[in-house]
Amino acid sequence: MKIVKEISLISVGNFEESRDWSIIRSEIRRAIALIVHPRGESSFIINPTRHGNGVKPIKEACMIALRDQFGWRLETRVNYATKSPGKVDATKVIDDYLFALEWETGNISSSHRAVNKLVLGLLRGVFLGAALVLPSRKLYAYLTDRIGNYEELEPYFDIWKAVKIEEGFLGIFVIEHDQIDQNVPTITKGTDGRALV
Amino acid sequence: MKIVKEISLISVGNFEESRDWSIIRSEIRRAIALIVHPRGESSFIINPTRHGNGVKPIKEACMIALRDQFGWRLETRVNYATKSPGKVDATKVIDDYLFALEWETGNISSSHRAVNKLVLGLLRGVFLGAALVLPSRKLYAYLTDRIGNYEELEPYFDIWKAVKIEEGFLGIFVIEHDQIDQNVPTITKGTDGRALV
DNA sequence: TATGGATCCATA
DNA sequence: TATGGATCCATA
Repeated sequence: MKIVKEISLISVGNFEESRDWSIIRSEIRRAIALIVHPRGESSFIINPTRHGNGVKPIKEACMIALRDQFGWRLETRVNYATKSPGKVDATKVIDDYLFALEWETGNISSSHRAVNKLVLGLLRGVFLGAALVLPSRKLYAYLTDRIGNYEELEPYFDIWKAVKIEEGFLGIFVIEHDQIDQNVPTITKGTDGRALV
Repeated sequence: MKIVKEISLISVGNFEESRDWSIIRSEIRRAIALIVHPRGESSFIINPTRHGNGVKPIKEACMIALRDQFGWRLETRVNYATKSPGKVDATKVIDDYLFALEWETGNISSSHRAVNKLVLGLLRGVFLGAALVLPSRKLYAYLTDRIGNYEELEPYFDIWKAVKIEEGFLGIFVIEHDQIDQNVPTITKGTDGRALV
């Protein structure tokens, strides 16, 4: 899988220039690069059937790479001090601070919750940094209908930029298939993510 | 239908004390009060089957009341100057300003988008005020699974309170059934909302 | 029971 | 094609 865009939605303080971010960023990029399809290929080739591919296996492949190769923790329940919204997809501890990652394969509305959650963590100071990974509109066209995608979330960016954060970083990675081929199988629903690593 | 809670999530400026808000608030409250079930009843009686009632007809009933009895406009496409996220459920013009209402019957994640949209409108200055209507957790238990509900959205309130708004108001109305009765029919999916007015 | 998600539908 | 929605699933 390739990254077609990477932006800093929120960057208050020095995290973006830190060595920590340099390492974490590299781990995220490498984990995304490790996602291939079909199994055994060296890149991610998608069957271009409109809304014809399931999304679950794609996420699982990346999560497993973060966990097994880079020591991230998955499905971390985060304590926001007061009433806490649930879990984030993956976290890594760096110098006693928490970095959180959300991989968005839910409905586009779910992407709003994901960003809200990450920003809440920054606001509360429980995360020093956070990242959101989601498909480009081009990839979206071949995945389950209404999946979160960058272009549809972008009109809302000003809200999150306008939140009074004292310190924190929020990066967004936009992913896309490497190639299209009508002869590769579509990604089925419920397939084990390990098959894509 | 009854209102069990009403809060001001954002209130910057004088709108909350204005005569405009007094009128709009009264219209919203009256439109909600007009929702009954079953047809012909004077209150909203729900069949207490867990996640056994569809939500579509409930919203339609309130929207129709706002439009036909109070002159609101439905499904308004809002122009946010730049890239615009789509429509809001209902709007009313007051002294050349727009008031926006979102009735939340989608998934809870959709409630995040709804609030984000309203707050974006306040941030851009296209709304002077806005309101969100959504079920209480008690009512939620009898509606389609994972529908937006107040208690599940509340942990995120601090984000929206932390958005730098220059002026604007955002109120939340929490609605609930008036009575429970195992003998009334469950609300089916796709039923015409007019049947509930 | 609670929470995040995955899927497909309706309509402009 | 684009956007908001409605529904039911999976798992801790």
